[in-house]
Amino acid sequence: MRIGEVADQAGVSVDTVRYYERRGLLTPAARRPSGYRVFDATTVGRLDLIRRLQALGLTIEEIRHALAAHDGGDATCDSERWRIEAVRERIDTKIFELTALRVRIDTVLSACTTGACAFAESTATRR
Amino acid sequence: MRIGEVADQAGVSVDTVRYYERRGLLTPAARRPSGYRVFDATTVGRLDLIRRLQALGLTIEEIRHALAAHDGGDATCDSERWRIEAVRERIDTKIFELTALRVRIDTVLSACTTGACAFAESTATRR
DNA sequence: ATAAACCCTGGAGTACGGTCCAGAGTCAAG
DNA sequence: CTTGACTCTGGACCGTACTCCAGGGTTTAT
Repeated sequence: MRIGEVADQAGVSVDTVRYYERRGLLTPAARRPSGYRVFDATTVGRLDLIRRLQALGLTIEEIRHALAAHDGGDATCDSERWRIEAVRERIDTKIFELTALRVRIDTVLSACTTGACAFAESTATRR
Repeated sequence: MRIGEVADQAGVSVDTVRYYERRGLLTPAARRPSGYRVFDATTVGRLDLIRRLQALGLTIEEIRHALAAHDGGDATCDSERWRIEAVRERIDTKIFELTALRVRIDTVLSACTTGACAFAESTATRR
């Protein structure tokens, strides 16, 4: 299989496949004498796995580590679980921050409604 | 006042002040013959306002528009309210997405606990 | 044999909000 | 007058995950 075929089957662009290889998510593909990359069908599955992990919020680097552990052979659910949990923590933090921000926004908006516009006020008091 | 003093009082870096000027958040400062920028005390308040708007989630561009309206003189709470509401929509969307992601993560983690690890499974079925 | 479709590399560009740098000039105090 | 602290400019750089490009070479079908 050539790169275009693999990319099509996995639903990603050829540029992305090359990018993943560069980033170490795919082991460097074999080459024809011409320099063309040669892939086997398992690569499609691997690309699919990468996309799933990405959809769970893992960064490229995290995926690289996870796949390395997986390729090492001694990866189990339990041994890898923490990676996902780390992502969950990150998401939770983000949600927390955004929720706090939302509250601040609502506060400003209702201050605005009751006549004490924070925007006007802050500029007025400063000028 | 020179740029360092303004920056100190507002709690930002001199680079940031210059950056804001470049981005149109501050009107170009007056200059001494030597080229040094000269600021008056109102700039500190303006920098502070910029930071507040930023803390509410407005981008530099949005702040620029808001300040331009404000400088135009015909900005009221009601006329500017929509800017903050637009930010709120953006935040809500983000929170929504992250919450959905969180659910997916939890699903994966509990599948893992019940023995049907999505990670192992997806790789197993593909190889 | 030839044309269309494919592939290669290295590097630049995207958005965001700054930060940092070199190399030069300026200012205030002692 | 010198020294140290300050300022100027233009441009490169950070992280993230790609995307796109030029200027080549290769493969495949007809």
